[in-house]
Amino acid sequence: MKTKNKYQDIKDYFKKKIQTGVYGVGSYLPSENEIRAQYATTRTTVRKALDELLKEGYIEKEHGRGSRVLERGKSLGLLTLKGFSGVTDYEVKTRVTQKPKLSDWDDSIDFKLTEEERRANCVFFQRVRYINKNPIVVENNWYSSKALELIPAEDFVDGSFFKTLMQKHLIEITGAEQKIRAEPSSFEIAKKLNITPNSPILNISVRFRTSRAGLNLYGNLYCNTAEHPIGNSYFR
Amino acid sequence: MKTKNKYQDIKDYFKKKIQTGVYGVGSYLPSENEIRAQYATTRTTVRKALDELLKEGYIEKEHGRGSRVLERGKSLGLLTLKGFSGVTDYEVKTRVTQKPKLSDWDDSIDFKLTEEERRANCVFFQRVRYINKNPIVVENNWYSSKALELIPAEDFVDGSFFKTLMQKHLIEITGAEQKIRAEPSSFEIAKKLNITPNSPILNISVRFRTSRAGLNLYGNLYCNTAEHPIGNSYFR
DNA sequence: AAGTGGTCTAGACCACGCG
DNA sequence: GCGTGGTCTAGACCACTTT
Repeated sequence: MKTKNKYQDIKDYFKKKIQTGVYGVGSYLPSENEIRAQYATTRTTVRKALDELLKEGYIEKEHGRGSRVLERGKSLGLLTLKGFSGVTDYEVKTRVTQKPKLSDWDDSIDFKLTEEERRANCVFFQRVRYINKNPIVVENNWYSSKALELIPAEDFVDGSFFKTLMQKHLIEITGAEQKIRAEPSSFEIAKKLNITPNSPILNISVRFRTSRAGLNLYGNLYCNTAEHPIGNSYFR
Repeated sequence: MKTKNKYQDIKDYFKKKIQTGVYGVGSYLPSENEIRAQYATTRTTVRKALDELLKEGYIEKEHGRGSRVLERGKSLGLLTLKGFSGVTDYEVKTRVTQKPKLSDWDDSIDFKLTEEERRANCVFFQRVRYINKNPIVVENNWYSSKALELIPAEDFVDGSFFKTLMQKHLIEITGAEQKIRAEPSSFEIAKKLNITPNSPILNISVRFRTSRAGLNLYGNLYCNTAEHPIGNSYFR
């Protein structure tokens, strides 16, 4: 294969095994010494590989125990990724209100599409997130039908689109841009969120870039923050 | 000193030199070999130290050239830190509308204060940020008067409170939590932002944790996002 | 050609977790 | 006591940038 850098090979090998679930969340990778033996190298090189997995949030290291696989291979500090999974005190549910279907691009996407995307159709789907049985977020998603097949809602891993991409298609999120604004809620959104039209609502537009060439994921979230502000935190 | 880990010593040494401007933005650190000689150690250890400075955003490395000091010692993916500095297309100005003064804690802070903070007074100040001469953000800030002296507005480095903390007091931001919501604008804020009361406004509450024991910085931002959404991006 | 960072080897000793 | 990860040494060779 590539075999350019030994540490890259080791890193890629374990990253893939983690993404595909061969090493599940909470399980331990082989010890540094075992990996060293398998790859006929030194611990320095093995550690370089593991350091990168650590930095990227795939594993954590426990002195005296080993390297444990972490939840979610990714921890971009993004509202859209971290937002509601952190709210563990509440009962959070997701309902797919529009199953993935072929569609035209929507004007509400406020990023500039690429040439290829504009020439293609897109796949659209909509989900509503509930906290304690109250609808809190309406989330619209789009992606180019040329870059990725239509994935039926039934195939979502644990109901998560991102997990599906990672585990079944080995596609990673490599970056994202988002725009946030406060705006009056439209009729349509107000109805879905059980609020009065024109009351203030938080709108997040996001574009995820992925490891698959030509594939961007576009999202538009409408959040009722009256009861539940969007929270996130950052540490180093 | 501590001298527990050699790589920590090296890292701390250069971090401090960067923070205090001894190594200015754009300048180069000594080569790995020079550092190795000065500290009577090996390149492996020197590289470990530099790797951490790299990871924390203090330097970038250029193969064949050296390690260059980067802008902003920190790059938490925080709206409040990155938000408006990124908007380079526009003319951005900051006006201090309330110079730092001793005050009581305000109810609009929606984080739970520590015992020590509650027992002390606080320092309060307010700034308004303009884009193209239009007021866009009102920013309130508080911190415990017991944890840090009152810093007069005239002493702000480049008008920035954070730069002042870092360069003059060697205080680092070690983490932050924020809560974001959309809400109707109050009379008071609407007046300062030249908008009609009750129109939707973006509110960001933030608590910064710092390297100084007992010192947290609290912020409350009110943003008119009608023309300028808050944007940020994340890459790996 | 000389200097810089990037990768790698082959060891060593220490600190932590667990049985 | 044993296996784990954490730190460190003393080299080597390669790739890149500059002079």
